[in-house]
Amino acid sequence: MKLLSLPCYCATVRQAARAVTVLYEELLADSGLHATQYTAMQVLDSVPNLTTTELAEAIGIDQTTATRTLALIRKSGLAVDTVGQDRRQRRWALTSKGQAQLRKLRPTWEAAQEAFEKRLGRAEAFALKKASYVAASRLASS
Amino acid sequence: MKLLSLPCYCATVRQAARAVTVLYEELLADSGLHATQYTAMQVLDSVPNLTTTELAEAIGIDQTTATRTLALIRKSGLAVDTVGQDRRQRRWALTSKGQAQLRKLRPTWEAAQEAFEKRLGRAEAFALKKASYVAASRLASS
DNA sequence: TGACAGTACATGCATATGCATGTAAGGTGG
DNA sequence: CCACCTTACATGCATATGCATGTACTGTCA
Repeated sequence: MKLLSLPCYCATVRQAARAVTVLYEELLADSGLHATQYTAMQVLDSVPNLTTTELAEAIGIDQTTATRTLALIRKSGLAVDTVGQDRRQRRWALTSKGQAQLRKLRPTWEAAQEAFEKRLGRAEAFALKKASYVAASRLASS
Repeated sequence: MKLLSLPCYCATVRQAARAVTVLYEELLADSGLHATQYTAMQVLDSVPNLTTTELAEAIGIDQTTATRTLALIRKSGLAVDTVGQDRRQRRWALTSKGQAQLRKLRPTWEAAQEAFEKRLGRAEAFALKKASYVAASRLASS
């Protein structure tokens, strides 16, 4: 049975997310990182010292999901959290090991990006990314 | 912190999938069904007597995920499986309770579809759905 | 300063997801 | 008919996901 084209927006976007995730995780497999973890690390690298909640909002996941994802990254020694002035907050930063890991995986990630573009065509790939971001943004403000 | 626009195709499509799922599950909450379960039921309704693996392929999920999702639907009395001629196969069908549930939820689902279109605009919404399906299809053939 | 509302993170629970693997059944070549 | 390979589904494991809720800390107002 082939993949069905479904009328439901939710079901269809989820189909795409699963398929894209499988592609990226195939390539990330050796690193031991999952897609979500890699994403969190990319964000921590470009915007250091985020709190748990800020990271969650940046990525668009629940705060409780962020807590657990960050805990896994910390357990692997790739990031650390420090208690902020407001002692309820945890501010996150990559460790040097985490930064090294990210540098090392950069070509892998780029290969995944290119593989994706190759399958879809660059324009179509970019259109999907843009539409996805717009959708996520608009829906986030509910 | 606002939702970030990320360069990663994977991260961005996942952002969208999470956001869309939250919208749909808000509306489905009373029914006790999750988005994936509702999707499976829609597919079983339109294409009866699928096997577990066929349903998985139709939706674009792993066979093992389908097994568990179908088990939940069965536990709720909304679908039943019968052993096929090939006794390894399970063929699935909605129960009358499942059909009734689906009919009852139809307006809810339509409201979710319309809410999504209202946030994005119909053209943008449709473009996202189409691009998502194309992506999922192209990637599935890996 | 002390009660209270609000905020930030953590945890219990249930489902979603996929991989590796196990088990049962079908198919095939000898 | 049997050994072997393949196929269909199930299960163990780990992470992803979000909701409800708990805990600790902050800020405010009387």
